[in-house]
Amino acid sequence: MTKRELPKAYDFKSTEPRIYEMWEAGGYFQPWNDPNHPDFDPSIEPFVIAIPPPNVTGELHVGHAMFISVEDLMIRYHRMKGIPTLWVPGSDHAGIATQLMVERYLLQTEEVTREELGRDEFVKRTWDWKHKYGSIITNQIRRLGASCDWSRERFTLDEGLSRAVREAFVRLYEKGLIYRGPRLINWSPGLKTAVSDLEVEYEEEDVTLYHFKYMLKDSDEFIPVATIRPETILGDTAVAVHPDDERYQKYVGRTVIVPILNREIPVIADEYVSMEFGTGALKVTPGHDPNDYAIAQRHNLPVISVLDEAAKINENGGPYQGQDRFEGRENLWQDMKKAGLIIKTEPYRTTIPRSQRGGEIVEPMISTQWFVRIEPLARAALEAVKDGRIRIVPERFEKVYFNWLENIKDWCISRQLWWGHRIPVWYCPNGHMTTGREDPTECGTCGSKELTQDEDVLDTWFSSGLWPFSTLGWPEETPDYKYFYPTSYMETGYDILFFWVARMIMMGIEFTGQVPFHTVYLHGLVRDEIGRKMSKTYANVMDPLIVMDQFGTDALRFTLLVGSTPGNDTNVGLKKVEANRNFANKLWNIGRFVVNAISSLEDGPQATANRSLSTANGQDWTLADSWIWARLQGLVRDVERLFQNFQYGQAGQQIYDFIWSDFADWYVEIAKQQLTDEETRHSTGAALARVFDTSLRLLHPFTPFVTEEIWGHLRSAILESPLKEIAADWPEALVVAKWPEPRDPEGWEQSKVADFTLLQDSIRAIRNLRAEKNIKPSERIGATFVSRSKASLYQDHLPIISTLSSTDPEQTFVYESEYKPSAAVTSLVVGSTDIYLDISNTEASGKDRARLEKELREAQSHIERLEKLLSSDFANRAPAALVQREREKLEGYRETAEKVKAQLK
RNA sequence: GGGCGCUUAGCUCAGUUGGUUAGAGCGUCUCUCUUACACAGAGAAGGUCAGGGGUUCGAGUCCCUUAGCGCCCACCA
Repeated sequence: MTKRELPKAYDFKSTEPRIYEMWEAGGYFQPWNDPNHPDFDPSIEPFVIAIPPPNVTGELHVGHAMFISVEDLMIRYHRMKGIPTLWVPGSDHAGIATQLMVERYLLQTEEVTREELGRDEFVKRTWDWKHKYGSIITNQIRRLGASCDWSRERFTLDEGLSRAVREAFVRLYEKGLIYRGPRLINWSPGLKTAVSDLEVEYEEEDVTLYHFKYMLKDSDEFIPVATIRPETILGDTAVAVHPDDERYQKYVGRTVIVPILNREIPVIADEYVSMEFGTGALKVTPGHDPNDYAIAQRHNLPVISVLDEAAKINENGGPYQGQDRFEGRENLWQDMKKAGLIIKTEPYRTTIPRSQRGGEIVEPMISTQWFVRIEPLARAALEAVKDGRIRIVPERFEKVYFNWLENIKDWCISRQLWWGHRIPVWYCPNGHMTTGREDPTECGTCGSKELTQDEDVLDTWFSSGLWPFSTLGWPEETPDYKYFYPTSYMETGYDILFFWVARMIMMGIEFTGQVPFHTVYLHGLVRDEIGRKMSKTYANVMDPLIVMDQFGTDALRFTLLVGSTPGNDTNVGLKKVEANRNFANKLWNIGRFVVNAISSLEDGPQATANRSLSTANGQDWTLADSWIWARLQGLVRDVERLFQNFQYGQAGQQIYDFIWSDFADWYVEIAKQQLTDEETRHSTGAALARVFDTSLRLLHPFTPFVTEEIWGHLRSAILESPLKEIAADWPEALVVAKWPEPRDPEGWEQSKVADFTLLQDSIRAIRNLRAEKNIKPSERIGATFVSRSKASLYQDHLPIISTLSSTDPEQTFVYESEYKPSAAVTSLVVGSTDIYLDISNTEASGKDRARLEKELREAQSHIERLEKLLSSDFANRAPAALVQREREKLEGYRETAEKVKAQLK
C-alpha cells in the first residue's frame, strides 16, 4: 500500500472553497425527492426550512453566522438521516434599510438625491444596485457552508413573491381586514414615513419637565400643568383632571386659554388622569399623544395636528409656523415666560420613543395610513400555539408570544417609501378605491378611467410574513408548494419573534389554512466575550469574515453552536474560536494517523480480514477495541437524544470530548501498540476506521468542511486496504452519508467499560506519581500489580500499561495474592488493586509520607461520608443498584485506608 | 407597573426526567519536541454551585424568599 503524505496542519483556506464547490456542483443541497421529477414519491415526508432572508444590502454579521450555523446543522442532520431536505435561501428587499443605503450611495457617487431623481428613476437605480451587489450577502452565506438549495433562491421583490403579496393584500382587502384612514401613528420625521409600533424603541433619557399655568378664562386663577413637549401646547384641545380631585373639581366645565394662541378650550374630568402624579392636571393633545387621543374620543374633542411631515410646526402653530419642533418649543417657552405663564422647569427622567432605524425622536401624529385589522388573525395564531400545532423552543417564549398577541393593535402596513411593494389600490377623481389581482383600467365603482395608484409601499414585514409559502410558489398550487409546505422548523433569533415569526403564523394560517411550520426554534443573541451587545460604538463587533479568514469556518461554526443554549444569549470571544480551530486541526491529525495506519495494513489471509469485521464483543477484539466501540455507541445514543431535545451545544460538546479525550488520547495511543502486533493489527485497523468514520458523521453537521475533507481521505484509504468491505456502502461525499442510528446498549458494554476504566485509573495513578516525583519519562521503572479479582486483566494488558505509563516491561509483575514489597518501592491503591512501583534507582525515593498521609485523609473523609449516608434512610429508599455501588465504594475506601495505614507504620 | 432570564474554578460558560468524588475551554504552575498533532502530550493547583429558608434518603438541579445584573412588554403628563 502507498503511504499517504498529508500536511501536518489542516489548511482550511484552500479546503473550504474546494469542498463547497464540490457540494454545490454535485447537487447535494437539492432534495433527493423532488416533486418536479418524474420519479417523485409524495408519501415521503420532507424536512424544510425557509431561511430568514437577510437584507439584500446586508453585510455578513455574526448574527447571520449564528442562524446559518444552526439551520445548516438541522438541515445536514436530517439530510443524513435520509430525509428529503430543502432549505430555501433568499433575501429581503428591506424597504427602509435599502432605500437609505442607496440614497447615501447615490449622494456619494453622483451627488443626487432621491427627490432629484424622481420615483421611477430611483427605483430603477435601486434595482441596478441590487443586481450589482445583491449577491454579496448570499456568497458570504455560502462561505459559512450553508447547504441550501440555491436553485430555489428567492427575493421578496421577485415577480412570484410580488404576486403573492398582491394576492395577500387583495384577499385581506376583500375580507374587510384592511382599511385606510386617519389614525394616530408613529411618525419618523427623519425618514418621513409612518413606522409600526414595533419599530419604535423606548429609552430612558434625561429631559426637562416644564410646569406652566393654564389660565382660566376671565379669571386670575389657573390650573398648573406639566409637559415634556411644550410645543404640543399649540395642539391642546382640553385640560383634564380627575373627577374626584377636590382641588380642581370647581374648574370642570369651565374654559381655559391656550397660551399665546389664546384659543379657548374646556376643562374636562376623566378618570385616566392620576391625582397623585405631577400637578394632577393634564393637558390634552389628541393630535400628538395616544392617551390624549383616547381621552379626546371619549369627550368628543377636536383633534389638532401641529406638526408637518418633517416635524416642523404647521399652520396650526400660529407664530411658530415653519419652526422645527425643538426650536418652536424653545421660542414658545420664552414667549410664555414673558407672558408670566410659566411656573418652573425641572430635570426629569422618562422614556423617549426613538426610531429603530433612524434614531431620531418619533412623533405620534395623525396620519392617513393603511391598517390590517389584526385581531381575527391574532386569535387564530394564538390558538395554533395553544393547541400544540406549533411548538416554540424554548417553551418560555410561548408566554411572551401569547402576551403580545393578546394585546395586539392594528398593524400599520403603509410606508411613505419608494422601495417596496406599492399598495395595489387605485383612486379615481371621485374618490373611489379600486384594487385587484391585476392592475385595474377603470374605477370599479364609477368606471372612471383616470386612475392613480396609491403612493405608499407596504411594510417590509408584510412580504416577509408570507415567506414560508410565497417562496414555494403560493398562491399557485405548485408542486413545490404542495409537497414542501408547511415547512418544518422556523429557526431565528428571539428578537424577531413579534416582527416576523408571529406575523408568519398569522398570515400563514389566514392564507393557506395551515400553520407555516410546526416548530419555532429561537436562538439567543451573540454578544462579545464579556457579554456586551456588539456595536460599532464599543468597537467590539466580531466580523465573521475576518474570523473565518483567521481560524476557518468550522471553528467559527463550532464556537457558535457549542457555546449556545436555546434562547439564551451567548458570549463569543476569539479565544474560543481559536480553541476550536485547534480542534479542527486535532481532527485532521487524527485523520492523518488513521489514514496512515490503514494504508499500512497489508493484505493477509482472508480469515484475517473477515475476523476484523466481527463484533466488538467478539474474541478478536481487544479490550480497547471493545471499549472504544462501547463508548461510541453511548455517544451515538446521547447525541440522538440531545438532538431530539434541541440540545445541539451539548451534543457538540460530547462529540468533542469523545474524539479528543477518548479516541485520540486513549484509543489512538493504544492502537499504536496494537498495530505492531500481528494478532491485533487488523481488528485495530477496522476499529480505527469504523469509530473514526462514525465520529466524522456525528460531527459533520457542526464542522462540515474539515469532516468532509478527512472523510474523503479516509474513504479512499479504506477502499485500497484489506478493510475495503466496511466502506462498501459509503457514498462519495460525507454530506449525504448515513447518520449513525443509535442501538440499544448491549450487555457486554458495561463490563468492558468498567475493566478499561480500571486500567485507565491505574495508568493515571502511575503517571501522577511519576510527575509528582519528577521521574523523567525516559526512566522506566518496575511495577508490581496485586489484585485478587482482576489479576488476569492486568496480566493481559501489561504491554499497554507499560507503554502508557512508562514502566519497564521486564520488571513488571502481576500477583493475585500477598506480595511483600522491598523497602525501596512506593505504593498506590487503585480500587482493590495495589500497585508497587520500584523507584530505587530514581532520585525520588523516600518522600512518600506526605503523599500517603494525604491519601489516608481523603479515604477517611470518604469513609465518614459514606458511613453516614448508608446509615441514613438512603439504604432503604434509594435504588438498590445505587446503594450497592455506594457500599462497594465504602469497602474500597476502607481497604485503601487499611493498606495506607500499614505502610505508614 | 407586569413578565422573563442570569448569578457554578482567575476569565467565558456547559451541566433537561434530583442520584458516583460538579465539568470544559482559556489562563496559571511542572515536566516532555515519544515516528497523527507543540494549533500537541502527561501531570497539578483552583469551586461552601449569589445569600437565606423549605421539600427529599439524597438538591447546582424542585419550591419559597432576599440581593445584584440583564432583557422584553406596558398609555402615566
